[in-house]
Parts: sequence; structure tokens; C-alpha cells
Amino acid sequence: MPELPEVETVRRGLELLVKGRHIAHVICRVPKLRLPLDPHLPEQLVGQLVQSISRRAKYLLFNLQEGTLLLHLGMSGVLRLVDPDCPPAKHDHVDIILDDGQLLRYNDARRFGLIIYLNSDPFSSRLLQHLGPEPLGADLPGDYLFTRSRKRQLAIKNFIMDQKILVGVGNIYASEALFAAGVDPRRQAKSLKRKESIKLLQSIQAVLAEAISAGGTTLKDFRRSDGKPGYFKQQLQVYGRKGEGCHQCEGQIQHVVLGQRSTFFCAACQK
DNA sequence: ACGCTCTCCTGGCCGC
DNA sequence: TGCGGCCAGGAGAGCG
Repeated sequence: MPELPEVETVRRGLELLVKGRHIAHVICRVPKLRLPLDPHLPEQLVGQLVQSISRRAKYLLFNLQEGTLLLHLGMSGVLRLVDPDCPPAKHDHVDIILDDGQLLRYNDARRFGLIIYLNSDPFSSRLLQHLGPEPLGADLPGDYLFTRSRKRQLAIKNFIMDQKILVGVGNIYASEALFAAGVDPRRQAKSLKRKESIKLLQSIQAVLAEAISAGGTTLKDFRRSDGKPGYFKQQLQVYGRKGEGCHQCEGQIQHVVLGQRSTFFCAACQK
């Protein structure tokens, strides 16, 4: 899926075009994604003004006049503006038509995404309330990972992917950030020294920021809201590069499975 | 509290 | 060309 940079890329692509428009029409073509689609969704949304689009973790929040449309892209969700005359194709599950005729279309082959309307504070909803801090948030202490990881025995890679600890880091950027920090992904979280954990947080922030600048990473499915792919794939140092040469030494990129997820690293550069 | 496993669903790719 | 098996970017639920 889209991790934080991909969701942020979609948000930025949509915000200026959608903000200030009213929702004119909503079409749902499937009964459920990760959760059932509320049959009342169209009537909940139609007529409402889109005041802004924000992001929390990997969720997009369409801040409406009355409530919030919460949308998660799951593993394969694509949210984009398409030609209003474009007929729905396979896996085009939801259309949101705006009052100026723009068509916002949600496509999701694997249907792990989520679309739900919340009429009260979204941040106290079951879906958002347990989430950890934003990695790019201004108020995150440099030693945050150090203090949170002191008793944690799981692999550091799984630790930084835990959304209760830190949001937005998915499988790709976890491997990339650990490479940038020179930390072996298999190490227990509690084994990191203060200095290493500070460098790791900085690496996470740098990798995410660079990926946002590149418009995200397109491996296969991901598309920006204008339909173009993201360009961060060219900058991936380890992810998906099993057996290939490390960009920083003469070694080969290794592959292991941690928490049932593919993990890539350079054994020489990461200790 | 923690950490691991399973599960939702489909498509693409690989090897036979 | 077809088919079975395996893999995939997320994350909540359940269990020990």
C-alpha cells in the first residue's frame, strides 16, 4: 500500500481541486471494503461542502461542513480525479461527483481500503484514537524511539512499523530508513543505543520527506491523484533489491522475513 | 502488556 | 496456454 508519503501525495494532489466544492452525487458499487460500506453514505455526503483535506497517519480526512469522510487506501487503493465521462472499470468501487462536475473515483483491487463517514470528532473514533505520533510532526522529541523501546523485545523493524508507536511507516520505508540509519532490522528494539535511535528517527523523517518530494513510490498499483506514478522507486536503496549490489559497499542486499513481511538490508552497512 | 498469527481480497508472476 | 502455488505496500482481532 500506500504508506505515508503516498497518502500525502494524494492529499496534496486533491486538496486544491476539491476544496470549496460541494458533493453532488455519490455512487457505491460494492457492499464492503475492509468494513461494510454504509448504505446511507450517499445521503450523508451529498450537499456537503468540502472544507479541506487533511491526513492522519495513512488516513485521508475530507473535512466536511458537518462531519468527516475518512478514507484509507489499504494495500491497493487508488483515489483519483478522472474524466467525468469515463465509464467505471473493474474495481472502481466508489464515485464522488462534485458540484463542478469533477469525478473523484476510488479503485481498489484488493478491497483492503476503507471509506466511512464520521459525524463526531474523528480523532476520538475507534480507528484513529490509538494512533501514535506523526513522524514528521514538529513536537516529536529526538529520543522518542529510545524512550518507547526500552522494554521492547521485538525486531526494531516491526517496532517502527507499529502504528501505536509511530504512524505512517510501512514495509518499504521501514527497510529504507533502517538502511539509512545503518541499523540491522533484526535487532531487538531495546538493544538500540540512544544515539542509534536518534539517528533512526532522523532517517525515518528524511526518507519519508524525500519520498513525499518524489511523489511517493510506485511499485505496481500506486498512482497520484492525477494518475501519474510516484518517482521514489529509483531512489530505493534496499527494498526489492535482494541479491543486488549495495550502493554503499561491495556487499549484496540480503532478504529476511520479519513479522511475515519481506525485509531487505545490507549486512555490511547495517549493524 | 506484549508479541505473534491469522485474516480480509484480488492480481500478477513464476515454474511446471 | 493453463494451472497451481506463492507473493504483495495494511492493520485490526484474537490468542497465549
